[in-house]
Amino acid sequence: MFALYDTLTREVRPLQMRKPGNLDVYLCGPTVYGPPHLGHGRATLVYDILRRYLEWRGIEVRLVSNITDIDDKIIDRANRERRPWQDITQKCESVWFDAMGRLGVKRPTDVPHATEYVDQMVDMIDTLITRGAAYTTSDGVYLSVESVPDYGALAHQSLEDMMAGGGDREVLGAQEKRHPSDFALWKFSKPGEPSWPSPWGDGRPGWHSECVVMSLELLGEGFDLHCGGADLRFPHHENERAQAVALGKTFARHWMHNGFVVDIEGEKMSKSLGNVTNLLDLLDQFDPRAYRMLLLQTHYRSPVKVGQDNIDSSVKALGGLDSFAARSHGLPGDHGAARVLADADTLARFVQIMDNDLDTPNAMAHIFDTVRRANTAIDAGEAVAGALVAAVHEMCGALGLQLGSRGEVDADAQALASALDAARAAKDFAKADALRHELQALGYVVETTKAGTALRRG
RNA sequence: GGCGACGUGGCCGACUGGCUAGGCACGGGCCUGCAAAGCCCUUUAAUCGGGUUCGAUUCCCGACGUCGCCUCCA
Repeated sequence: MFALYDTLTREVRPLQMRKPGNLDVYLCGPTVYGPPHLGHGRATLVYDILRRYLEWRGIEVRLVSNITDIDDKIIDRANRERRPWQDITQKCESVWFDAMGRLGVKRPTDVPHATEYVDQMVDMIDTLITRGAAYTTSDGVYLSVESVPDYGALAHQSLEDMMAGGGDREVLGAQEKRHPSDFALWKFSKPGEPSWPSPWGDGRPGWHSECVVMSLELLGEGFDLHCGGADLRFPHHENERAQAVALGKTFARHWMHNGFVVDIEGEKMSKSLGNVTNLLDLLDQFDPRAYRMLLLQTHYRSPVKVGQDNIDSSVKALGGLDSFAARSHGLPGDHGAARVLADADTLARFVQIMDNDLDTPNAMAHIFDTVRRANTAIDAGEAVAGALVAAVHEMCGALGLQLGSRGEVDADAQALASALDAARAAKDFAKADALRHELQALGYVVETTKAGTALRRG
């Protein structure tokens, strides 16, 4: 039984599915107004790992992840750069999915856009007003947090506690708000701003409403899991929940949040601190699989330090697995070879580890152990080797870790490798060394074995 | 001020009330024409002070330190 920490109850508990065998998940996607950063990368990778693992377990996962394509920041940037806001959102979205592709993150099953759901948001806000949970002011429509009995359930703080000591903080929004924590559901537009009609006046959606509407619309009430970065816990997720509760609807039944990405000093990577690292830069500089590897070796709820040293060591660890894939190539158990059943005990242990709150660090330790056992078995020519090799491929696949050389070995390099084998067979070691250096200069890691030269990208 | 997390070996980073996490780096060996890869071996741990316990890095309390959230950040 797969168990997962639930932010709401603060305990690791079984992840229950409305329809056993089918998991309905909502993941808060990006607001498309800039390039993706490391934090986005972590969140998408964590949930991609969750998804792939559960699918590997035979569960059908429906993953809905939105694109928020209308927001103040988008409008600000459009004004600043004097171009249509749709131009920004379209470009950013394409950059986003391109980056996700390079990370090996599967596209969500559904990608709803906020702008496609404005009518439904208007309907929802209307209902909230009718139920007495929302009210209009001169600049928009606000949700009354006091009308939500358990407001603060996710933050694990009462409204009073949240207000305590926060007096020096600037209260955003109109003075007309009934409570400082009330938040805008609808914002009246100024001339020239994008706007949609509503019974209260032309405007645009405020905060957090799109996720409520889209998750309930696509997944229905009481859907299984809602996830996102730890920074979304409050206020974003709290306020989503508040709207659903005020509507009288059952919202997500399990909440999952991944930890922050921190810089070398251990400080949270944040836009306001200006210490964000562009995800695209990381992807350009390193093997894109390295970030996945680094995250697999860290528990999803722990903060992760992303720096040169860290990534380097992940690249090296990946190199070890690639070598394993290279040397086990063609052996029973390898993808190309005749199908051999993966070692059942090894997989059972893997499942046991992963089912305990997505314990990927221990799963990786288990994979490395299996690699060692497989290597030993290969060296000894033992029959179990095939089953162990198959197990490694199975487990890595379940985590979305693609093994093998990055990039194709081109024909020229392959020819050099053959020449190298020939030189070694002829005991012309001077020529062999020269060929090896040539290949290394081309960026290959060259492994000469009795079975022939294996090349992989370094 | 409120709520919460964390402090592990050279670095990163887990689990765990007693039994080697793992990765990376370092050293020694085997293998190799030499390397690489692989295998074997060796070596460094739990911020501090109390308590519970036969036994605590692990549970409890306190101190110190770091970090996060307390309205638009993944």
